Amino acid sequence: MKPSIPQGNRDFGADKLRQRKYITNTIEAVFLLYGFEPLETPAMENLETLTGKYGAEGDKLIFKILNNGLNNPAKEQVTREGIENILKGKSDKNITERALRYDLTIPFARYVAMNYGQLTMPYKRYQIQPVWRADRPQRGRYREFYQCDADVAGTYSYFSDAEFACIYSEVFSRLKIPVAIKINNRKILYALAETCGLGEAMQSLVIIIDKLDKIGLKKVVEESAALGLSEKSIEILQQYLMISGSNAEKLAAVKKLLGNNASGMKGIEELNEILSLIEENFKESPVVVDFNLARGLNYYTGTIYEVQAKDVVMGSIGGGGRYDDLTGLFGIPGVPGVGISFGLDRIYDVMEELNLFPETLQQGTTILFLNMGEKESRYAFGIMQQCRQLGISCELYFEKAKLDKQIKYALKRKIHFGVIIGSEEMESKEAVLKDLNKNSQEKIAISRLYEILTNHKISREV
RNA sequence: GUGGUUGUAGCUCAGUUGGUUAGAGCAUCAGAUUGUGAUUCUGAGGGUCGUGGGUUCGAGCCCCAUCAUCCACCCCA
Repeated sequence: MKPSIPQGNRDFGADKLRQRKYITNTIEAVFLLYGFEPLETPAMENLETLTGKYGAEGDKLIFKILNNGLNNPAKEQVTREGIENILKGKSDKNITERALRYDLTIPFARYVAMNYGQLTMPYKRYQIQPVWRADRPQRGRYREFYQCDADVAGTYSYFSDAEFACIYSEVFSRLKIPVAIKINNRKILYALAETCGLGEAMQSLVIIIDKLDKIGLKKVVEESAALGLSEKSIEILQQYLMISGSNAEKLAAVKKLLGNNASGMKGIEELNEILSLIEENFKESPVVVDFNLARGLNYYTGTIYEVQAKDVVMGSIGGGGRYDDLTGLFGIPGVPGVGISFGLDRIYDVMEELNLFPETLQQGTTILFLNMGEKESRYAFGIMQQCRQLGISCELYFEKAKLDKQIKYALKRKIHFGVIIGSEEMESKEAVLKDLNKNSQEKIAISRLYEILTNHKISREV
């Protein structure tokens, strides 16, 4: 049998993993800096926990898990009926009742609802785990990918909304990725929908507006007209879509357009408040007001965020927002939440394309002890164990081979030093320490070897 | 889910209107060189041409299906 892995899934070798860990370590460090604590949830959730949370399209993309024991003769009748339901496009508990998680927000909501009594509110957690979507893979889209989420449950404070913008800003500046952090407020979009006479049908308008960048103003107007908007409404929509300028200018313009609407006023007020918090603390704020930012997920109620990498063609590399009824669907009403997500895999792709990974990431083991023969390598093994006691990562070339080959092996493995202890050095209690990066070497006493390597280790840790 | 692209050695790729035994570079291994990363030279191994069918005297090449890849749509991180 020829080995293979399922479509849209990937293995990660050492080089890539070191780069990925660099990204997640950076994100995690910032999450911790802002006072979030870790959480992990299972790869699978009960199917009913997930369905209906991501819209009709989202439901189709949930990876479902087939129940075991479908061939049980005692259950043949219900199984057959279940299959019938599946064929009709319905879900059936007798066939599938579990699914792989689709994002980290809903499992978080589920966790908060299940542990509401025990959690200290506001509860701030971060979570870095893979999620799965049955999408067709393409550029920047995978079937298994990592999200790095931070959310807070149990506070209406705009400090938290503002903090998430700061987290985005901090992380991307540490990673040296140029980004635009877009911010908007759902209440403003709701006001627009209301003013256009749509009210409850807001979701369809939201999806159209979201596509502005891609399909252009003309198409957006066309599609909105198809929703049944009056001419006057379309006029308002066009004015709305064309709002531009600085953040302050945009806010002023939208106030003029939708300031009479109660929801609109509230949204503008929130946005103003959050923005002032951010701008007072960043000289050059990467946060940009974008009223055309919509986001498809329908649980958002206030602030929404999306992060776009500059100079690269790539979908959003992060997104999030406020949802004022986080746990309502799980029986605990009145718990607000805000949160953001980083798309690790897309961030990776962007950094790869812009060549932003530091080269120092690819440093392997510190030392390779070269094999100089049977007696010599036995001796070297002992020295090596001493080094390991000192916390220095090292390995011994197991086989007796030509030095040429051993050195090439070390270079490929990105090992920093080679140590040669042949019969001569054994006699004199010395070693040849070879810096493979610099292509230089010196003969030193074994005791000195420990000293040099310990210093080297400390300098790398700083 | 819809549409398109590509698939030949470990890697990157040639391969003529369908015609003998499918090639190159790099990499690997062995030797020139039994204590040192380069260069050079010599030699070797490695392919059921993604998989399964079909057309044909004959298929890497044409047809169908299937799997994977990349890309666009939908949607999204």
